[in-house]
Amino acid sequence: MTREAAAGIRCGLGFFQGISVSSTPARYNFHETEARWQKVWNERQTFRAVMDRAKPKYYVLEMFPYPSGRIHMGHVRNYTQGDVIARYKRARGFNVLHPMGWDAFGLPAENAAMEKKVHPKKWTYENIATMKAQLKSMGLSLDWSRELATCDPTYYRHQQKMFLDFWKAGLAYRKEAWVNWDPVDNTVLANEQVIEGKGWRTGAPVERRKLTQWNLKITHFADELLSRLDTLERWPEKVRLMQANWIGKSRGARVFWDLTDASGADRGKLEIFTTRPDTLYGASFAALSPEHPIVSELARNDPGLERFVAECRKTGTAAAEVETAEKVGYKLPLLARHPLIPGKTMPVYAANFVLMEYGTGAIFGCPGHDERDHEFAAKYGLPILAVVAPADADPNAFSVTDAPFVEDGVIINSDFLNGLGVDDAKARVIARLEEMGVGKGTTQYRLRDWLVSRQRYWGCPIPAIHCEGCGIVPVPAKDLPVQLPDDVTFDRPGNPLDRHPTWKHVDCPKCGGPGRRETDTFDTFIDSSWYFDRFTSPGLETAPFDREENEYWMPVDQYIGGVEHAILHLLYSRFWTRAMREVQMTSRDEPFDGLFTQGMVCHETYKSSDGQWLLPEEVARDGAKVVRLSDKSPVEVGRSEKMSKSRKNVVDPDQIIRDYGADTARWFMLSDSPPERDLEWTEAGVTGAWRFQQRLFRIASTALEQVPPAGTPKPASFPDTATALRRAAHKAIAGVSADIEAFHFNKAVARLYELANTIDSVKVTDDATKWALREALEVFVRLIGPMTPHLAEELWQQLGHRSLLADSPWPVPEDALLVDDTVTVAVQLNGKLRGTIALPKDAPKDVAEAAALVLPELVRGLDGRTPKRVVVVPNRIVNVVI
RNA sequence: GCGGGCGUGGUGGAAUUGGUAGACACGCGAGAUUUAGGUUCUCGUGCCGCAAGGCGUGGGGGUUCAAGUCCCUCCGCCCGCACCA
Repeated sequence: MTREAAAGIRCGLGFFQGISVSSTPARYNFHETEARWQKVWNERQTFRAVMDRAKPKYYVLEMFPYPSGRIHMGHVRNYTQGDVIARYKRARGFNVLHPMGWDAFGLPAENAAMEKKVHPKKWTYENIATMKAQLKSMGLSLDWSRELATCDPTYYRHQQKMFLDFWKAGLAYRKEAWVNWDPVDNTVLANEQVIEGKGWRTGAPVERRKLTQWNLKITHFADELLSRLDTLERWPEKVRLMQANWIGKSRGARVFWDLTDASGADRGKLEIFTTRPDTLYGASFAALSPEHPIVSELARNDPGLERFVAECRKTGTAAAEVETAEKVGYKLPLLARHPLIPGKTMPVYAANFVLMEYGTGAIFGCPGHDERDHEFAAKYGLPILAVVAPADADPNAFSVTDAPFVEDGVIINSDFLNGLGVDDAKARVIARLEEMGVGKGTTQYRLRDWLVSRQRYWGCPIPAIHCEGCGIVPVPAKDLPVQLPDDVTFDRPGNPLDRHPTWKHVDCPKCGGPGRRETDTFDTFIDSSWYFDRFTSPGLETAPFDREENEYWMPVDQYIGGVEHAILHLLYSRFWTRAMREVQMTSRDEPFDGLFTQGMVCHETYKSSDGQWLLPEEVARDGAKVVRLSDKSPVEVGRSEKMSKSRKNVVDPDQIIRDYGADTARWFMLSDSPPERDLEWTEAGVTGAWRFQQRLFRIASTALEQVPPAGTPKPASFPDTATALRRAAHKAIAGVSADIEAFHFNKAVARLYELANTIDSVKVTDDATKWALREALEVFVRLIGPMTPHLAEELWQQLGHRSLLADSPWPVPEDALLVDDTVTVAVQLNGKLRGTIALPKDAPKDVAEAAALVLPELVRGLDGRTPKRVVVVPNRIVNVVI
């Protein structure tokens, strides 16, 4: 139909003129058109970005995809939004960088290797090829010359080098610690990757293991990562809050307690952390984590304690378990001396509710003013002392019985603190502890260092060598990259690198003796912590990036992706940038200036009568009911949820693009739902978007018959209908521009519908109106350019332009056309609408009042009564009060 | 439990600073053309009422000439964190 369509366009003017009722306008052939423009953009390298200091730069980036096999609707939504911004900024005169790459390391490739007997590398690169073709079919304005894949040694060699630099700078270290072990993926996980006690990928409850692992010192930047959040003004408040909570800064004190055994012999010191040093006089016990070194030591000679510790380890950390788990303790053969009350000692327990990871792994218990301590004290019959009383309570009579008092109040029963408020008491007691040398004020963070070792094959090798004599030795820079071996087997669980016959056996770079390569690989979140920097100089061999290029393009001006990365990827990237700053690779603090988190793409779910999930294409509406296509059996329709393979509520983007075209898919993604909210994918919505594309083509084709050629001089004056059309067009420019800037794509779409309706309904009578019609059409085509670029480019050509729309500037509205000279003013009686009146813009108040008072609807409502008062808001409202 | 968000027609959603609630779209209803390639066009469409009019933004209360918008209170849903001392 290529030839027919072209012919239809050429002779269209004559063909459609004086349309006989029976003629059907040619349909818009999106297949042919979309492919044609994609080819043109590609051949002309339209979207290739080149550093140019004469122009302001704009770096638009969408979170790069994991090459899982095929793109999904979430990608389509994400990349459509980014493309609107990229094309818009380009038209606004910015030098736009809009690159794409692949987050290509990760476990699914190894799982595929095990299940399908295909090498992870082959699987990954085949997926990349498929997905690249899919992305290309969307018509995105990407600079493909900068494409990268994180599994490429030319990428990860720089990552290894940076790691060595960080190591040298003290930002990377090995530590033995209790770690989260995912029993399904057979690897450790970072804290951020444990969601409600379960592995982020597998959903399997994590186990606790004690292992020596690589860590990156993210806590070194804890305070800065927190305080700089305030300056990220173009980030969603929600994400900043989530990061702040994750970092979890609290002010408090570390307090040292002397330990003795029953006979009073010295047994060392116990360090605890508390945010409530003001309640120190209410202490009645101390409790240690079952993983605390003191407990481990005692357990060696105490089988009962050993059993208790083992029992605690079994209890998961999942929310449900934690809530129901009873607080239990094991009394240790120790006593703790109160640091402020001479002669006072208290019992010491190992307790299941004390976490080794937070603070010092030890607490003092104050049952009067802490829920958990209260529960524990009640169970073990420990004293409950009241040391804070409500401001209005009698300090001599106040006591705590059934429930702890956790609110603000006045300190009682606490020696020199009595009568103080909680905050004052904290300051005073910290000062006293410091004077006495038994404690100090500190800041505690919830954030823990980033554990980056993974016991997996398909990841970036950690460039380190174990030597019996020299310990752990860095791989010399000249030997980088440490490449993954290709010849590996996946016939058994575990890390293939570990059992490779030769790979790990190397000489120690220091002593030349026999050494062993580190067989752990990096967490793939490292790969994605700097890829945006690499995009600024993708081919460079000598360094991760060229400093000059990097400083021109970075930071990312607009980053777009899912909110699920609010903590993980976004926090790690902020850390990595600071680590690079620490080793003088950059002077920047923050990688992402603006962040937008898009909502998910959802769809109804369908279940057959036998409980099987069904694909949307397997069901159909039959009147009010939904039935299975194969046998017409009834289908249970579930609520709309995020598209997922497990629930089968997925729609394949490829099929949509094939059936309706990329522009339709893009248009629908932008319509209706605000981009930050979830979008419900519906068949009706897609066909609606499709019909609009067809209608636009028809409107434009019809209008084209009437408009003067491009470049026709602007008439000296316009009749009212033409001015109205011009106003509509110029208001649309201003409105759509503001909407795109503010990420209100759904509103921009609504405005474009309005302009289309206006253009469609205009009656052309004279040359001036014809000129205005061309103007409106040109405006329209340019405004839809970022959203439906193929259709826009096609219509742009039909309007007689030789240049590409993609290279054309954004239209500029005429200020005079943005304001109306008459306004509709609402007339109210006691705040209730009675009618409207038309007034000249900025009419004086008395004119407005006079006009309102003769409005028949108002007169009827007044019913002869005299107004008490008339409120006039110019250009808006006249409210008559009786 | 802590932190945050949201609640508007049959549906998705509009509504700068308090100033005509429901833009735009879907759906639905009526009509017209064509009758089939996923048609197109016109009109209507918050609720009650024949109408005048009344009632309407989760419920209740308040401030104001005027409240979806501000304040108080209650209810519901969603997200994040969670035995963090």
